[in-house]
Amino acid sequence: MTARKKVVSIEDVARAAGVSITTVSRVINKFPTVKEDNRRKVEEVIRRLNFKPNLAAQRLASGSNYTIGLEIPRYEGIFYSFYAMEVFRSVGIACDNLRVDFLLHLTDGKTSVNAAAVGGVVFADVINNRQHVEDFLKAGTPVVLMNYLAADMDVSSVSVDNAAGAKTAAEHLIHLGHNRIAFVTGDMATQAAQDRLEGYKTALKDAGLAMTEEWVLRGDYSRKSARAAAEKILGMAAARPTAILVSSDDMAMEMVSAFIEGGLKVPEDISIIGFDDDPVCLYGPVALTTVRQPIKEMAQEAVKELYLRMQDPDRQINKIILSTELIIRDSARAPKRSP
Amino acid sequence: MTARKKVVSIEDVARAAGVSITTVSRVINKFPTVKEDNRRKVEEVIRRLNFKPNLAAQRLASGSNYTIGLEIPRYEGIFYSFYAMEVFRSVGIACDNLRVDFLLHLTDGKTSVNAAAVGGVVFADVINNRQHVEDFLKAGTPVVLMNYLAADMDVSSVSVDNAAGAKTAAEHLIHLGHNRIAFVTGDMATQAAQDRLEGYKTALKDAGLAMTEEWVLRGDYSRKSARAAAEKILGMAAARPTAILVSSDDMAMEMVSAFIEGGLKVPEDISIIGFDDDPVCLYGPVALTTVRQPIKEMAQEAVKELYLRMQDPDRQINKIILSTELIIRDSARAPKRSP
DNA sequence: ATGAAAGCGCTAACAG
DNA sequence: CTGTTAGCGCTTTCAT
Repeated sequence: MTARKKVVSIEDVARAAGVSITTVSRVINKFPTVKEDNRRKVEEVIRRLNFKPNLAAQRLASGSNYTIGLEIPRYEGIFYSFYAMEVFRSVGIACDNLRVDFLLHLTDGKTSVNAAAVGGVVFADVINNRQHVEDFLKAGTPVVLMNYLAADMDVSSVSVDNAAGAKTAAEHLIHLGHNRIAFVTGDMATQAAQDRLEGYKTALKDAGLAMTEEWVLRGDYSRKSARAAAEKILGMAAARPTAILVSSDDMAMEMVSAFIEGGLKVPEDISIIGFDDDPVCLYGPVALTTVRQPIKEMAQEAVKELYLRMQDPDRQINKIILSTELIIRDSARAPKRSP
Repeated sequence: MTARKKVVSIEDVARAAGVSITTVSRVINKFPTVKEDNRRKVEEVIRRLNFKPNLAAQRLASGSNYTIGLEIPRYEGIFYSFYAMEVFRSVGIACDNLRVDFLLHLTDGKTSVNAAAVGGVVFADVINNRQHVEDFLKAGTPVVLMNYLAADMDVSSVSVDNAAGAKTAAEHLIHLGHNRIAFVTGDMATQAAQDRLEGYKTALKDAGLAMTEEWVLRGDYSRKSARAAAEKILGMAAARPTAILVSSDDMAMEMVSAFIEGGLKVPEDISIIGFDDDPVCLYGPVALTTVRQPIKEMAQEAVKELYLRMQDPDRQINKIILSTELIIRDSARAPKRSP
């Protein structure tokens, strides 16, 4: 509630500079058609009077709003993560660079971005808020999905090929000589978790390896679930897997700790590959081999696409899919010769 | 850039409801002076036409803006942390509850919240952006500081008594019988890190314990710095500390891992206390004793205070200081009898 | 309890 | 290249 103070207006500037408000408006908006002389004069006055255009008035008059909304689920599982942090940071920086405002909305699936306050919205992951996407779409608000591919919706998106990423990682393990490979899922409410599982399955099938349901352990991205998975594996005395593909680095690190505490060596006794390329990978007992997903690029692309769409709502729909990258470090190697 | 579409306006509603736009405005703003009959009629039309008041117009006409800006430094050290996550989440939820918009600005010290876009701003930590605080203050924009106490500025703030928190934790170690207590700092650019160090020093002095500079290890909240600190301590063969107070849980957990890998047992050989009450505490090899700081409460208070200040800019300045709480778990216990 | 009318500060034709 | 003028959609006196 900016109190009604005597704020300097465009009119004050015009008067002080000896030009019309239109000319002032032109220099504010960097129109090329202003005499260099006038421009300088106006800019000087603006600086001297510390004039700030009234945003509400600009938006009302122009009918435009360069505020970008980011709606992201706030469920604990996906929220307290390197991934979410990186999304905020990247979207924040992208907005900063484009000089647009960044309205953040953490949703529990019930409340949505304030439609009246934004010119467009990025949805990072779609979980229980698919309806919101449709609402915005129907209302004609520019929308871009991030880290979520909606094959059935007519909407631009920037996502990552999680299935391919997991497949590549699993293949890496297979090439190393593993044939007993377990998998720990993320929160299956997320599309990424589903796709990663699928990539794992594909790789095994392609290699002609048997897929044991027992070796697909349900995680939810939490360290707690990772520890539970590790304990389950430690309990498989008989034909224990020799390698594990884990759906996040955070979980992978927790499992590494649990294994070491349980008397196993990583990677000597068991290989582990994570997902995310969280910096945390680098500082544990072993540097973690992981699948990097380009969050920063994804955010940049999403914001850019949205920005363009705000300028041209009839722009063609783009479904961009970025690739992951396998980062090979020390936590996965060839299995010990079978006994 | 919401395209100029034929959006339903207050006029459309008025016409359809057979009243004046003033009456419509009154029901939008919940004025009590509207005949029940009219109110119902208008509300029905609003619903039917799916009318959304134009925010820019409302703000321009009323001169008010209920958007809250959050400016937070984006340096990696403090950014990728449970703390920052919790700040976002808590501020986000607080805004959601108050039904105000939440504009996030991650600053590198150069760019600042868009003053024209917000009605007030919360500064979470002040590092290189103190000038921004002063600018907003000077401009008459309501401001509240969070997790930062500026004794010399005339501004409301909500902070945590970090010195007392660290002191209590150190005293806990002393009472357990430790007299060789080390300390790992956070990023000393933050006020919290400075205060925690001070609390540690005070506790030692009060207990008449010698303070060795060698036992104050510089960390920066990163796992990397924690590992370095742990290695330093592992190297102190002679009179190694028997307990360590660490300025964040994340660092503490990393040190626990490093110690275990180095052949020490926690807490048998060495006691550790962290800071934050990050959920990560619970799932490592030992549940971490820690100092909890009430981030959620801090955020709620900050947003509430700001909200009140936006309604009454001349409101009295409040400097709220919340307390920490020592959460005793398993990582700190009495030292083994001296050899 | 309700409506008419005057702006809020700025942008965008349009005319010059 | 510049100024005039008409709104943008809503809130807010001021009458009634």
